[in-house]
Parts: sequence; C-alpha cells; structure tokens
Amino acid sequence: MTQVIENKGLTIDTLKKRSDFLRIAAANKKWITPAMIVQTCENTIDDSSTVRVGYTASKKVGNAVKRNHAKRRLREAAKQVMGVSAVKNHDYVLIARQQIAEIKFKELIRDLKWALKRLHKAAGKSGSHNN
RNA sequence: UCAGAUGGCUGGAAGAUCGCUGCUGUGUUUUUUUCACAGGAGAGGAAAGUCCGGGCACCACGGAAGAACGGUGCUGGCUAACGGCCAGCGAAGGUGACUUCAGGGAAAGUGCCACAGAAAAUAUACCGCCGUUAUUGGUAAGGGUGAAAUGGUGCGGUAAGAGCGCACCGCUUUUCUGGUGACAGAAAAGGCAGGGUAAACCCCACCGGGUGCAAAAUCGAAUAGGAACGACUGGCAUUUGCCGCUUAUCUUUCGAAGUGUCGUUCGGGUUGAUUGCAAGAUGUAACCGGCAACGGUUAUACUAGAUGAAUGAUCUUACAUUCAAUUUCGUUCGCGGAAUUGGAGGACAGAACCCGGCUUAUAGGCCAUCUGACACU
RNA sequence: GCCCCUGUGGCGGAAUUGGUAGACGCGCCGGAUUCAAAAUCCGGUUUCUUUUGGAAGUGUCGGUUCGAGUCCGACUGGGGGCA
Repeated sequence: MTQVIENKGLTIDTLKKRSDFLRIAAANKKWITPAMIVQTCENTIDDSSTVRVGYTASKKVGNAVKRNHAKRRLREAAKQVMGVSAVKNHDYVLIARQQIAEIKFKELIRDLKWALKRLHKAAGKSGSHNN
C-alpha cells in the first residue's frame, strides 16, 4: 500500500488537558463509526496552521495493552488523514470503541475520512448530531 | 514404547517504508531554548495483584525497661530482612518416583460443645444384669443417642461385672544410647492418669513507631507575609544556673535538645517546571567452600526513564500451531502416519522511586533426572 | 502510582458469643372490596426436583471445626480518598 500524503501545511498537536476534552464533548458535534467516535469543536487559537487532536481509550476497550494499542492506531490514522481532511481552527477528539482491535487499518482510515466529511457538512446546516 | 513425577530454560524470527521518547556529538543560536544532521539506546517472567520484607524521605529525639495492640509459630541453617528459601523430623496420601500439612502449649486458667442422649466432663446411671428383699445395694458386659461417651482384642475370673489378674497392642513416667536439634531406638516401672476446640479468649518464645515518591526539597507564578479559635508558651534569678513543661501508642527512667511552634475552621493563589530518578544487598562468566539455599575471590558489563504517559503503524517472507479437502500407506475399522492445495493465525500481558520474595494469569517449544508397566537382549 | 471500604432473594436492609438463613420494609403475583380504578384488607414470593419430602444456596475457590453468612487464606466485582 502506497501512502503518498499530500500535506496542506497543517501540523498536528496533541490535546492533554481534561478541560479541553470536556469543552469539545460539550459542543455535541459527533459522528459514530463501529470502531470509534469522532468529536469536534472550533477553537480560538490564532495560529491557523495547527490542528489539535486528543485521543481517548476508556476501560471498556480492554486492559492496558489494548488501550495503548488503540491509541497508537488512532494516532497513526490521524497522522495520515488529518493533514488532508481536517479543517483549521478546529479541535478533534477520537474515542476508541471495542471493535478497534478487530477492524483493519484501511477501514479505520476510510471511516475517519468519512466521519470528518460528514461532520463538516452537517456543521454547515445545523448543530444537530448524527447517530 | 506408553503412562507419570520433579526441576530448569525459552516466551516468537528476518526484511521494507513511515514515525515516537531520552542520551552523546557536530552545526545553527548572545545564552537557555528551538531546529537540522549523525551515532547509539529503548518493557516482563510475571512489568500484574499490592500479600509480606527492606532501602529512601518526612513526621519537633535517641537509648533502656514495662504495658497495650498487631504479626509469626516442628528443628537446624541461609539471608540486609522476611510470613521467603534450603536441608531434615513427624503425620497423612500414593504400587512408586514423589506430594500435602497455620505442625508450639488442652497437665496454668476461663469459655463453648446446638439437637439427640441417662450423662457432653468436679462425671453420672435411663433400659438392662446380679444380690437382698420391699427398698435399696453392687455393676458398667450389652442396648440406644451423637461429630465426640473415660483404653482395644483374647483368655481367666465373678452373684453379675469391672485392668480385678494375665498375654499382645496402645498410652504415661523415668533411665540409657545415637543426633547440634526436631526426634529415633532400647530397657524398666505404672493398671491408665486421659474428650474436642487455641484459623475461641489465652499462655510461652521471637519480631514490630507512623505515613508513604501524590513521601520530600528547590525554583517560578500568584497573592498574602492572611484571619479566627484552641494547646503548651511558666517560676526563681541581672549572666552562668536551678525547678517546671514539651519532644512521633501509653507509663517509668537515663541522656540530649527546645521554649515559638503546632492543630482545626474560613478566605486567597497555584493545578507548572526541576531534583528525588537510575552503579545497585546489580547482572554475566570462571574457580573455591558447602548435600543445598547461599557465601567468597577474580575478570568483565553499564543495560528504559515516559508523565492524556514513548518503545510503534502498515506490508512481505518463511517457521511453530490449527481447520478443511484430495491422494497414498497402515489398521484392532475407532482412527493414525506422510504428501499436496486452500484458509485461519500469534499465550498471558505494558515499567511509573528502587530492590528481595510470595500469589495469580500464561499458546506453545526445549532440556535434564527419576518412577511404574509392557516388549526385546 | 499509593491507601482504604464493601459484596446476603427483583431492590433496600436484618441475622446477639459459630448452632433452623432469608426478619422487616418496598416492589411483584393472586383474591376480597368497587359499575371500574385508586386507597384499604387477606394470602403468597431464593432456585431445582420424583412436592406432607429431598437437594443446592450469603461474589468465587479452598481450609479450620461435629457444624461457617460469621473464623483464616487466595482470587474476583463494585465504591471512595490522596498534589
């Protein structure tokens, strides 16, 4: 599989504070796929060339090995997808679900692209969340 | 060959592309930083559970004796220490290799033993048996209850019986022998003392101050050098000094230190960085001592340091494993071996201050020693 | 990471020194009352079975004991605290 990534100049930064995670969850804009949940929210940072992404894997995913593995795969997927499909001045949170251990990496990337597309399309019309 | 026992080792490999976190060096940079390049490093046998033992840090102090509380519990050794390990003893289980055991004291004292049963522990006598006789005496063979009933079997003995007597077995005490010891063996004496429970209180011996790296220290930022209440802040003395008070569970005592700190509540600020934090009861190898655990000497190595938490993502190739189909060989007709093709597919699991153990989880693979059965020589 | 607490029917919650487990309340089911419902009153309510009875059962497994919800050990689920 060849992975030529066309970077738009967006650099990825990692969210670390709990308050940021809560703010993005409160915005109530999310898209659910079998392997993960994608949440997003606009931020107020002036630097327009960075996109901030946070990763979450709760105890429902499994033990420590499975949780770390899930976060690594999410980080790898974000590295390949966010540079192309993300919108600047937005923060994202990727939440792992149980099926992330079984799904193939190609499908993970496809789902993430689809989720971002749907989120930004829906955000234009209304603030209602999909299910 | 089959079945098993014990101990130990291992815990996936190779390659390609793209990345992550420290360290070292060079360059850039006024310096710190940042960035670029190069080099080299980067999870486990359990990293887990947090069940024990230490190091280390703080709690206003150390020693000795006692009390309380908690823990351990056959013997000897190893260890920094331990509830761990090694070697033994005893009991129970197994044909055997071997396995399991909180395994001190019930004759210091107290408590408890439901129901049933005459009686559940200073014993006692319901039905019985025997004698005398008209109300009692002897007895513990037999009956029945219970988890448990005051030695067991046999012979003698007797009114009936009973360690009442004897033999064997068991038990207790004493002595001797062997052993460092737990204990083992032998002899003599005693007609039998003695129910269970100490993972009930307890006794005996030994050990233990508390809290935990979110300990603790420094820097920065911020605001204030916060407020209220309580505790001891004392007395003589001009200084030395004397008495008193305080000093990590409590009391007593010895020495030393101290007399401005501590506790609670309210209010404000910070939710940062650095140190602690990686050379140690360290690993590996050889030799020596020891049955062994382990110890000693020499040589050699430096081997993770993250903090929404790095050590990876994707793909390919064989290899172990497994499923299905086909062919073939053997067959005790259950199936087993070999080859080919196609598919599935890596056990348990992630350092968080560091060590020594224990416990629990774990696909498979390999090695050594030993036991039993069968066959052959 | 470290330190604590706790587990009993569908739910809350009892069970004195170890001696008949499911007290009591809520809920649920059936009946009475009512034209009907609510309220009230009466009865039942751990599970299985060959049903006047028997067996299992206090998160799981093991041990001590004649006997364990209770005592001891190991595991497991849930909850809380610590800058």
